[in-house]
Amino acid sequence: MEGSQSTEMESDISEVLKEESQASKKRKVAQKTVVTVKIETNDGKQKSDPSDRCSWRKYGQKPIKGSPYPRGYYRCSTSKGCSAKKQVERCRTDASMLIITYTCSHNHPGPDLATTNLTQQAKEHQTPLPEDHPTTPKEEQKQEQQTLIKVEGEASEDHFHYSKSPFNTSQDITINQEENLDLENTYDSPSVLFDTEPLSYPQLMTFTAPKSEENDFYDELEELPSSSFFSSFIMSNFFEEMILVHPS
DNA sequence: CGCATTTGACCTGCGC
DNA sequence: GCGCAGGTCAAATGCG
Repeated sequence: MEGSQSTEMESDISEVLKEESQASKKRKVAQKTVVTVKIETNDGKQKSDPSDRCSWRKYGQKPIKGSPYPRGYYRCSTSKGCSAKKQVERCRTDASMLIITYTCSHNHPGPDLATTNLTQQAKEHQTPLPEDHPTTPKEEQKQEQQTLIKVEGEASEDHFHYSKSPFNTSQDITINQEENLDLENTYDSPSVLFDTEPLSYPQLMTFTAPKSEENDFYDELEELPSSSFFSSFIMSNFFEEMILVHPS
């Protein structure tokens, strides 16, 4: 099934890349949103943000030069034609930090995050979501994990300094958006967006949670799921910072 | 039975 | 032009 899918996907990507490549031909030109999340050691109850109903399917993993941890490649499986992708890797300097890079945007209408989020949240709090770790039960032991993305820096000024400033000096959480956010098809879910966030992480936040991932990168690296802003508010266990980094 | 994950190979792009 | 690294695809395997 992937055969035909690939074709479609390629087309999709091609288009996206094409547009993005206009600026440069580099393959990494596609609009990328980098989010750095801190991995907290949880009881192991929740691994990924349930709020994120977007499912991510892992399609590859590669060791990155210069980094002791491999990078995992995920593609949005919510919709067949969705070209949204994300790369998850651990920070080489801080193993407790996860660097998630989102590429492309979803082309499918996102579920009502606002509605679903709330609903799901309620459920999640009470029961472990099925999507939590749907796949690899073996990894349930992985305790470290979960991180929520906090959207509003002001919300927790206590611990974080969200700086709207572009460059992040902090290693906590960083959102790096490359290219001008020309998200062609980003989710239009303003409701989920944070009011403070003007533009930027629209897509990113919309889909930040991989649902199924627990495979640890090899033996020490575990993937991190993602997070949703909504949940983050609720779960204050984790902290996260998002800084908009200007591409320059 | 179907879907997701895992792993190796292949392809593309970039730097030297 | 060659080599290296990153990124993606495709087949196999495992689990639900």
